Parts: sequence; C-alpha cells; structure tokens
Amino acid sequence: MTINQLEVFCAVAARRSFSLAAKAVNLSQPAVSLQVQSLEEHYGTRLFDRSVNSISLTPMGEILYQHARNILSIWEQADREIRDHIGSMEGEVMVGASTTVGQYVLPRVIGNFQRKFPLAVVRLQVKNTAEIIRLLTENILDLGLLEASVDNKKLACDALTTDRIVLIIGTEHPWAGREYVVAAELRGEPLILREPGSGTRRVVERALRDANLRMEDFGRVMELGSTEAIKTAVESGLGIAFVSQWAVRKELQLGSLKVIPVRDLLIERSFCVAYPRQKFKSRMAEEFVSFAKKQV
Amino acid sequence: MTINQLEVFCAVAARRSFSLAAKAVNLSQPAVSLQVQSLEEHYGTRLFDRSVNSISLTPMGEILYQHARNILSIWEQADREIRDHIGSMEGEVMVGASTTVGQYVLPRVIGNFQRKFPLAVVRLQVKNTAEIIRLLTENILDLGLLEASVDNKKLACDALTTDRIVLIIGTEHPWAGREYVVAAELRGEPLILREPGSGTRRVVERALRDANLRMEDFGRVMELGSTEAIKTAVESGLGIAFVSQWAVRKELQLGSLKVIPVRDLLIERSFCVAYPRQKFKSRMAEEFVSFAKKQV
DNA sequence: AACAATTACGCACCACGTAAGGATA
DNA sequence: TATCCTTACGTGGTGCGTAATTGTT
Repeated sequence: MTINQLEVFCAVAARRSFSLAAKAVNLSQPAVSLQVQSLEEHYGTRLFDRSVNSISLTPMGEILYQHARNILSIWEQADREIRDHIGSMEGEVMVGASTTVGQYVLPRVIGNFQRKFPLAVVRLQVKNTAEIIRLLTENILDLGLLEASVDNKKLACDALTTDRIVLIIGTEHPWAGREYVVAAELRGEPLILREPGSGTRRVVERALRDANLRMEDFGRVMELGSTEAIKTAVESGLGIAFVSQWAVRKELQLGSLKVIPVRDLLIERSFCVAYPRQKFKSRMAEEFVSFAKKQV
Repeated sequence: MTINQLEVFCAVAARRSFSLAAKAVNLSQPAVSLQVQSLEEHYGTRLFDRSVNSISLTPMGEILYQHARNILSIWEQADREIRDHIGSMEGEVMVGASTTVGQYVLPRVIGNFQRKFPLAVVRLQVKNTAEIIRLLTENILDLGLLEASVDNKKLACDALTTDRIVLIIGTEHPWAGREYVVAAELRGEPLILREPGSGTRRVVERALRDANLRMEDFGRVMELGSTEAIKTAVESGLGIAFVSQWAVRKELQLGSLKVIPVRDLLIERSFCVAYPRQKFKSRMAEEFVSFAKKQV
C-alpha cells in the first residue's frame, strides 16, 4: 500500500468527490477510482458509499480516514524533520579539482550543494591532477574532481559525466560556415595546445595520434597555459584548438567562437570523483560525493 | 512510497542487518537493499552508515525510524479496527438461489461469509429461477444467485463463475474406460433429464439441439425432479445424464460416478448474482454481493 | 576463502492516461 | 443531455528473484 494511495483516499474523503480529488492530486479521475478500489480490495469492503449525487464514507472509510490523516501528517513531519536536519548539518569538505572541472563544472555543483547544506564549508583547491591525487592519498583532501579516472588502490573513483573535447575556431575562420570537417583537413592548420601535463592536452594528443595526425602535421603549434588564454587566442584568429565543451558554453552563446565537429574524431573522457576508499573523514564529505554524482 | 518500504526499513534498522531483515520480511537481500536505496533516494541522503561489520542509522535514519514505527503502528491499528468493525457488523440478508446453486455452491459461500461477518443473518430461499426473479423485483429478496443471467431492467446481474455441464455415467457403463466420446455416440443411450422448467434442463436441451441431437435420438428418456435423484439413477445404471460439475464433486471423489468429456459438446453457463439496481436495502446485502463475487 | 551488500538483468505486475461505457438527474 | 463514476486497454515504470560482482575480514 502506498502513502500516495492514502493521500488520494483522503483527498476523496475530504471533498466527497472523485473528480474534485483527481484535480486536487493531479491525477485522472479513473486513476483516483482505481487507487480507492485498490484500498477497498485490500480491506475487503467498501470505503465509500457511491450514491450518485454525493459520495460518503462508510463506517470503515471513516475509521481509515482518521488513521490515514494521522499517517500522512506523521509522514510529512518526518519529511520536514529530515530536511531540517539536512539543512542544519555542519561540516567542512576539502575538495580538490583539476583545472577544467574546477573552473567550469565545480562552481555550479558547489552552489547547489551550499543551497542544500547552507552550513557546510566547502574548501576548494584547484591543482593539476597529479597534485590532487597526492593530496587525496595523504588524506588532506576529502575528495577530488578530476578530468580522467585514476587507478590507485587507495582511491575509489566514480564517473560523474562524460566530457566531450570539441574543436573550436574563430568566427573569421574559413571553416566558419561548414557543418563539419574531417580529421585529414586539420593538416597544416595552426594548432593551439595546453601545456604538457594538462589532462586535456594528454587526451587530445592521444586522439590525434589515433587519427594518424602528428604535431608536425600542423602549422604553427602554440602552447598556452590556460584554457581562457586559448579561447582568446582562437577568437583572435591565431589558430584552432581543442577544449572541453564545458569551457566554451558562454562563448558559443555569445557567438565569439564556433564549434566544428570533426566527423571522424570523437574525443570523450569522463569527469570523475575520487575519494579515499576508507571511511570518509566527515559525513559532509560523503554527502558531497553522493550529491556530486547526482548532478549528472 | 510504500508502507511496505517502511516495514523493510524498520526491519533493517531493528536488526542492523540487511540480510537478517530480508529473512524477517521474506524478501531477497537485494530487494531489501533496493527498498532502502529507494528511501534514501527519496530523501536525498543516506539513512544507514554501511560500515562492513555492522550498519547503523544515520541521524536522518534515526528520525525516519521513529516516525516510521509510528506510521506502521497506526497502519496496523487501522487494519485491526476496520476488521473489528467488519466483524461486528450486524444485518440481515435475504438470499434467493436456484436449485443447483443453492444446493452445491451457496452453502460454501454462506459459510465463508458467516466467518467474515459472524453477526450477519443470512436467510436463504431455494426456489426456481422465475420465482427468485419475482421475489427480487418485489424487493422481498436482497439478491439472488442464479444459474443463468437474467435480462430484467430492474435487476443488475453479474457473472460469478462459469459452470460446466458434464456428462455422467455409471461405473459399469461400457464407456467407463473411455477418455472421451463424441456427440454422435450419444444416440440410443438412455438419457435422464431434469423436469421441464429447470435451468439445467434448458441449457442441456439447447446444447443437444445445437449438436443435432433430438430427444427421439435417445433410448429411454427419463425425467427426475432433482439432481440427487438423477445421480442415484445414473449410479444404478439407469442411463446417462448431464449435470453441473458442482453437483458431482463428492461422487467423483468417491468414484461412484464417472465424467466422460463429450469432445464436440461443451456446455457452459454462468452462475450469476442478481440484485435490484437501486440501492441495497442493507449494507450487509451489499457486502454479500461483493463477497460472493470474490469467491470466484 | 567466506560473508555481506550491491549491481545487472529479465520478467511480471501495476499505475497511469485516454477512450469508451453505464447510470442518474 | 450533462455529469460523475467505472471499465477497458496500451504503455511505461517499478518490484522482484537469480546471478554475477564488489569489498572486507
């Protein structure tokens, strides 16, 4: 038996009408009928007297109505208390994040998290992946959000969402009108890359190698230390670049950059949350992990 | 959310073990896990701390546990009270039944009904179908159980169960070893029938006519005024007869009669409950009707 | 290894909405 | 005819058990 069924039953009992109750609980009239019937079947007796013009509770219905209202109020009370308790939870979470995640994804997650846990203190460190992992194994961080899964016996690692690395070009670029390009066309184009050691660079290099493209195949190859710098460079027409789709949401809205699909080059990776396999240092850290996982 | 889920949750909370709880509530361990997970998802937080060796309630789990136990006890209380009320209902039901139903089906139904409503007074009149219908239209009876559906504007009529009319023969009959016979073989056999006006006789005659068999095709055609007399006659080898399957349950168990399927002759009819379309005279009458319908 | 819990998967059932079907004024 | 409730039916979602997997002692 469902709490919902009790709600529907009470709605009918309170209004003495199936159709009004249906509107009140946002169900179709037949659905309400069936819910009540199912209750009646459960008790093996009618709960409502269906006279045509107005229905009324049978004695058994009256009994159930009293108790059902009690149950519903307790249920709502439990709901309130649990949410109150959640809202009043205090605690500190030490979160580490690698660059792209920390810059473009985490702020939103932390914002929503603070809304759910107003008293939580989230301390964020944006470092490169290796550094984050070190801090995690030393138990200085509670959890880390990374651009690739880690393989470390001491750390658990769950996928959060898949990130796509897209090719961006300036609006003046000859490809600006194209629907897509193929990998071979990239030869000779001036390519802008992140510095070595960047997670994004590693996955881009690997994908290009898989597509039989080498660094020497490109025109000028330029290295910049931040994604923001790369975007600016591409906007200025200095070349093309591969960046996370998360990094260019604003620019796409503004129209200052264009994304061109490379038909035979799909670069994807998983954003992951990593945390010590052992028990969490604080419940808040645990909440943060499960919360992050639900943020898709 | 289901009451059942709360029960499962409480079972886990009380035993601090998923596997023990699973046994206690007769569910598989994974099912219990899923129930709890669904609750945890509903509240967006963990309700149990899963340390390996013993699980414990989180503060939120504690809150829910308190309330859930309340809800369950109210739920059980409602159940008890409703059943008590049902058990204490008084009232009189005037039931009419035609012969076969009244003799072989109704006693069991009334027995079960009395168990559910110990204070109910059921008055039974066994009459022929036409008489029952008359008493119903005159509002002398609350409801009638008949061997065929009635078509009467003042009466509602619901099918209860389908009755099969079977061919019975004595144990000494040459067909006694046969698995089945075909309709044509019936020619020349001495047939024993109920008196004209019997519901059973009408449906048998019609079925035989549909199978191109006429009364003249049989050997001696004998008429007896009761099913009991017919069975005795068949047991004595005086002939074959068609009777309701309900009428020969005991004889089949005893082995004093045999049922031979007639392969190309399936005689079926519906046992029906008929009652005035208007409101029931008493709630007990209403209960009897819905009760009878559930007795399959 | 052994035990406890979770995830995966296939099946069956159930709840819902739409549409059609009474019953009553 | 109009209103209200019930029945019929197709679909999507959910609960279940079995089996495989993970994680811990």
